[in-house]
Amino acid sequence: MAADTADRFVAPLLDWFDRHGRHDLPWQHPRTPYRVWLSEIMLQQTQVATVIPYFLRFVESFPTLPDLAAASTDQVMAHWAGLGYYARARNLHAAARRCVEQHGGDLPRDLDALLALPGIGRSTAGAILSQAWGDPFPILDGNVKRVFARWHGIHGWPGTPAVEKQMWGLANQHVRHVPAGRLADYTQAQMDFGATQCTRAAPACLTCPLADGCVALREGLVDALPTPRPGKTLPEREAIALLLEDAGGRLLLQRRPPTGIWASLWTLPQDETESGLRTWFEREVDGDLDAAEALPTIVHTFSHYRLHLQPLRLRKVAPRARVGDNEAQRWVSRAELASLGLPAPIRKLLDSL
DNA sequence: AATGCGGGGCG
DNA sequence: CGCCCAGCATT
Repeated sequence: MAADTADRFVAPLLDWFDRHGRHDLPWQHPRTPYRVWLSEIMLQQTQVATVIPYFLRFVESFPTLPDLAAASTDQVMAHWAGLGYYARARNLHAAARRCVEQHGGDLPRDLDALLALPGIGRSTAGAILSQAWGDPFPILDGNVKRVFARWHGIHGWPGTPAVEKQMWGLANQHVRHVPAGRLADYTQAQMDFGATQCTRAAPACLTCPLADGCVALREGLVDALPTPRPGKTLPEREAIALLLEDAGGRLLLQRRPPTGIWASLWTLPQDETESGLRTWFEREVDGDLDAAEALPTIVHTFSHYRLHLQPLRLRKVAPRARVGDNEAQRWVSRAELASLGLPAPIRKLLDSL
């Protein structure tokens, strides 16, 4: 990366931090390795405002790392109760005891030694090294990933190994351009910037100090980046719908139950299997189902599954007497369709006829 | 109701 | 490696 590219990121970010960053967080005064570590573990999956009172109670009861190591599991868990992700507290306690046994009662100032402690990964280790000692190690948390995706115009979900690897490379490039003595501020600046300026839903691009050089802003992709997590592969379901028309061109619609999919909407007679649909058809309708015309399959995605709906069209059906209008079923003219609540894909299908 | 979130642990 | 998980806040 060219030096000017990095400067256009690091320098304005540090300048922004001096004016708008958070300088009065409890773990910044004093900014000891133990307090930085504790805050970073608490800040995993948890926002600053939630963490602060827990942090204060924690350091009140366990002012130093050996104090924490000497505490009982029950004491530690009691101080964590309400924060969630209780494995964090278990790892914290175990790591504290190991630091007493192996590192003289304090956190090691060494990347690999930190990574060997339970609950500390690469990003948390970088946060500790940079904030506690001013060592030039980057972080890569959710905030940084979001800012990188936008500023560098990186496509692809940041959770994929390829994107994450690319972002660690960028993080390492940027951190080399941070002036000595400003590593702690740089780390805090990135977290503050992502949390208050380059937010997920409503980034303040109009006042952004990094607008110059932001690829997403230039290309109109701020809302599209970072690429969202790919939807878990949805279960696929199939169903057959019957599009029945009488001699007058009216359509047979059924009302859905008040709960579940398409609750209380009007839809075509539908079943998961052809045999099930045939059973209903032969009981209710006078006609030849095998004469039905297969229309193009409709693919509709719900929140929890994808439906492949095969419409079968059968015209000039003569309904048996019992297939008349009632609360759950009625023959509907084209003119009436507009006034009924229909699922979007069904309405689209009917409008296309 | 869905989404995001660092790291651990699994197969 | 890819995948799932944990608990809460936010949207």
